[in-house]
Amino acid sequence: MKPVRAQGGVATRTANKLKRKQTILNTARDIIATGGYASFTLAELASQANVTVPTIHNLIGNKSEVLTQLVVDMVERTEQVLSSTAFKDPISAVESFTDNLMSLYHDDEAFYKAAFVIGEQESMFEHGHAGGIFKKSLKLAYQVCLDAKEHGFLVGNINSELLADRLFANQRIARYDWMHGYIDLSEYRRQMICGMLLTFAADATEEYRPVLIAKMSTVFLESAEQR
Amino acid sequence: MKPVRAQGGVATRTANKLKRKQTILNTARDIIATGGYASFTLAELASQANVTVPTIHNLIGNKSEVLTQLVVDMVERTEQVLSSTAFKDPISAVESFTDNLMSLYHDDEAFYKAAFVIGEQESMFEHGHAGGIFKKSLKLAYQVCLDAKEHGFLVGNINSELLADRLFANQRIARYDWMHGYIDLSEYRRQMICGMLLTFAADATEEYRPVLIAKMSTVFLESAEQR
DNA sequence: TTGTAAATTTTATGCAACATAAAATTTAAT
DNA sequence: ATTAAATTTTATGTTGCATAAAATTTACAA
Repeated sequence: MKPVRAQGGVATRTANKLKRKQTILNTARDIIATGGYASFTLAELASQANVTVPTIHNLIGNKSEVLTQLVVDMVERTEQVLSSTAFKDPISAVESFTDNLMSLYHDDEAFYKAAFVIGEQESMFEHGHAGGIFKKSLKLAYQVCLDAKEHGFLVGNINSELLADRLFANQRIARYDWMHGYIDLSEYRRQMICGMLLTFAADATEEYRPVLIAKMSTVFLESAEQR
Repeated sequence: MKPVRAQGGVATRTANKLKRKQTILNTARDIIATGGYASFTLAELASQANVTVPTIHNLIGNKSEVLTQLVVDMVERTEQVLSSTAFKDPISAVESFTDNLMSLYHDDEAFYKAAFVIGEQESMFEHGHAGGIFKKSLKLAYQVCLDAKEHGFLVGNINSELLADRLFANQRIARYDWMHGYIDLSEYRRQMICGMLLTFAADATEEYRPVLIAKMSTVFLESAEQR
């Protein structure tokens, strides 16, 4: 009977494997950012990453799994932006939230756009999914509503859950138009701000509503100018 | 020199061609409604329509053109709903508009859902497109805003174009969630109504806002019950 | 009726993209 | 240097879209 051989270089191999995997994913990201989602094929990825197609299957998985990895990366970065918001008043909450998002997407716009399209196509944004970005965003919106009521900006005639739903919806539709190429990043910003401020306006106090509307009009007219 | 032959049966052929074309498109519709968009391949379509793939190419065109035809049909039907709205007050305008849409989609829900996804994928909803359904819808929303102001439901502090934009956006995001399978038709209805009423509420008169909010709450609570 | 030119459908084939089994090669520890 | 395991590649299969060229059908006219 042969003596049991000590475990052969497993740790080292695993580390290397991870590095190669990351290289392939970075290449994938580049391809999408440069040539768009349509130009992304496994053959192209293999070629640019200096491997063959079966290697990609071995290290990461099928095409869908490669894409999923990219979207997961993107969602993680977006979630960090979500969590870094401190409340003062609705207007500055909306503005700082928006600007954080914009500066993130600005760095690599083509990739982020594509990643959202892919995520949608791969059904990664299911509303029901408890740990999903959807639920988290909605919860955050709800908290902002409570804060706004607490600080006396809202009267509270409208159910906070309903308000949070609408806040979130108005944010999403702007992103939707951006990711499908209907509007650019600056228009995305304006529509998102207007949509959210208008939502607050529906339940604002008599004194605060004009402030919201004034701000909204300013942002809206900025966009009219550009056209 | 041969005598010029009279035109051979062109009219008859053209008529038959159109009929066969329609048969294929109906079959396509059935396939999508039954098995979903993913199950739609040219081979499957050819098989179910009792022709071969090249016949489809000859009569209609490539896959993209087949899909485009389906979406055009769908958009035409949707546009008829859009145009059949008479204004009395914001609440009934929103309700009748919504219910018209719902009854249309209810008949063949799976198909309509898929058609919207396809239209999006085939970039058929470009915002810029002048004759497009997008511009038409926005114009309609704008008209409703003017009517509402004229009838004294709105005070007019918010720019009507901005309001129309938001009205339309709130309608679209609900449709978006429905067509991607996140919500069902009745939830679509509720979100659409709530979103549009809340938009009106932001610019409503002191007397009318509570009416809007009350209606909104009723609709919103209906949805909470069901969950 | 029957012949005929045009229209239409089908057969046969190519191409691109994803996927994987099995062979060849590389790797890291001994 | 050896070796067993891990990894990569070669070779091949499958599916779906597309089209050229051959075979068939069609509607009219004589």
